[in-house]
Amino acid sequence: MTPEELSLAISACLKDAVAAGEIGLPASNIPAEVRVERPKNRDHGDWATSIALQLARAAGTNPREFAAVLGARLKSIDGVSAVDIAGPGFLNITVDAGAAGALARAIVEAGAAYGTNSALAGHVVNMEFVSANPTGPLHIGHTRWAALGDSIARVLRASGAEVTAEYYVNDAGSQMDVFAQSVLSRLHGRGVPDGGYPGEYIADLGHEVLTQHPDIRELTEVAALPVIRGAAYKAQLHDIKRTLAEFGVDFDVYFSEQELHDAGAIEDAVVRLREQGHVYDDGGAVWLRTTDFGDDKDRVMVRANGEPTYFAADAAYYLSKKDRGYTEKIYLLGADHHGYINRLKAIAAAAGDDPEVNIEVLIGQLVSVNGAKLSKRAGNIIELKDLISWLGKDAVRYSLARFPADSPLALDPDLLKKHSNENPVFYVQYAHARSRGTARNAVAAGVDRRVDGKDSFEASLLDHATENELLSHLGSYPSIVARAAELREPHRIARHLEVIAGAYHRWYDACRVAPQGEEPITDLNRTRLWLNDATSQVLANGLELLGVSAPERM
RNA sequence: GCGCCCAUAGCUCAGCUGGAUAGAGCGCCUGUCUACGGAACAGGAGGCCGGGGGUUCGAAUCCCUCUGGGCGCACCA
Repeated sequence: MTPEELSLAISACLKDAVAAGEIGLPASNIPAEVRVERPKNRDHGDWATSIALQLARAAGTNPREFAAVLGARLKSIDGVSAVDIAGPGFLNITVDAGAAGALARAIVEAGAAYGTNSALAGHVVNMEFVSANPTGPLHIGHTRWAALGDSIARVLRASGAEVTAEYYVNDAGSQMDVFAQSVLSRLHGRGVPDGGYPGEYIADLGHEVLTQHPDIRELTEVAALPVIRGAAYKAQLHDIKRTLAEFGVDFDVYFSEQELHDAGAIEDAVVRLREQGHVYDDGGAVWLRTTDFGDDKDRVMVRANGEPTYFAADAAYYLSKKDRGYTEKIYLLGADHHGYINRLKAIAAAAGDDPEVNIEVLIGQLVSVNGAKLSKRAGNIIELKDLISWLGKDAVRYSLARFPADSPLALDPDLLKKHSNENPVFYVQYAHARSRGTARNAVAAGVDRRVDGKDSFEASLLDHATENELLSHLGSYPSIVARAAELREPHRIARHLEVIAGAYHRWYDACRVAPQGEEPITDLNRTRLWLNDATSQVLANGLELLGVSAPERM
């Protein structure tokens, strides 16, 4: 029995009790679902609900009385073996081993689909993240959203949403000129120009340009700059894509800002927003009245000199997402961009969208790394590709994914570097590897989940305390995934995997799967193999959502 | 000045849209191995949940305020 099934059954009992007049609760006060929780104290049963405490007042009674009436009905739920009223009115529910154990087979049969749901079916989501300027390599500042963004996309898909992961390439604007100028300067053996990009990678890009255009240094600056700009940009973007691939992050779309300009989308955006009545002219510039929608000042779209601003491109980009049919546009930004929330929402509102529904801006606090080596190549910043080769993709991704985005995070690379259980990723990965090893061992000893073409599974045999514990955490997994999707918080999954891993290790310690020595193979061995394999499956499913591998061996 | 985020064990951090005795890992101390892989398990020490008010059956969680940190407030991109 999963907590969802139990929850539904309790809801039904509540409705029946109200219908029968046992509880004087107005229909409007009946909740859509009654949540059950895992009690911290095992003496409090397998599941508990505080529904009586919440509703007693509305029902005109006291919580214990409410609990007594509802509890009497809960006892008749199939699979429930005991219902107790505790403290101020908690209902503690105990499930019989057979009902709890049945979950093990259900998980194995569901396979990779276990934990998916359809809560977000019909949602067409555009998620934009990373979007680092193509003027340098990805570095520590981009890693958090690369890991977390990719994970959120996976989690939303697991909840049934249709998700497009998108990278906005800022390939227009003055930083590209500075970039080209920096490469040119290095090509001629000069240093970093004033305000230009430092770092050895600029020289590397120069060499790259030189192999493609051997005579580049013979050209005048005016002739050379556009060539350099194009070639260096291409090489740098390629480098970024390769690093993301190494990191296990796949974007569906790389969206070029330059193409917005070339297609006249910026001018179109000004026209369209003007038609909506939100654009005005002042001081020679063209403004969007974002203050109508909660921004603290209006924003310039076209400067007095006729040049469009970056903000205008943002507006055009938003309209592009809208035109491409995305009902929800999610932006993942660093904390240094939190001032953008209001203006982005204002763009959505000005475009006729609902800023509460059609746009969502998530802010990630910055990540620092204690005592990390700086990259001379990239100009004394920490490169993502160095971080990956140094600590490993799995360790970096897991470390970033197990914390919520809204708290500042300090990574300790010396600790992550150690391949020991000081790093939680190894604890979880080891639990998976161990369960696979256990399965190999059991199968080698002749244990099979099926006998004579039929499943050999006797759920009631899974009655050990550690089995009850493990099953309940496996049963909670789908609701954790659903909640992670709803809140865009993949760390909930990582934390839950750690709980499952702990429960697995304790079970492993207490209950053997394979027979020992010359012992005969029994239903108990076979049934435990189902539970073992169910655990492997849930750990693998969860790690997949985090973009972390689930090794067969370590 | 205005705005956003944060404050929980020695350290890094969880705390499930208000619930029962506030948790995990690491670090420290003590145990468990003729081992289905010990990269494991069991136990212990260690907390006025930054301070002060409020809301209610009940607050780490919600509201107000103070303190102490991080970040942002362009006709830059």
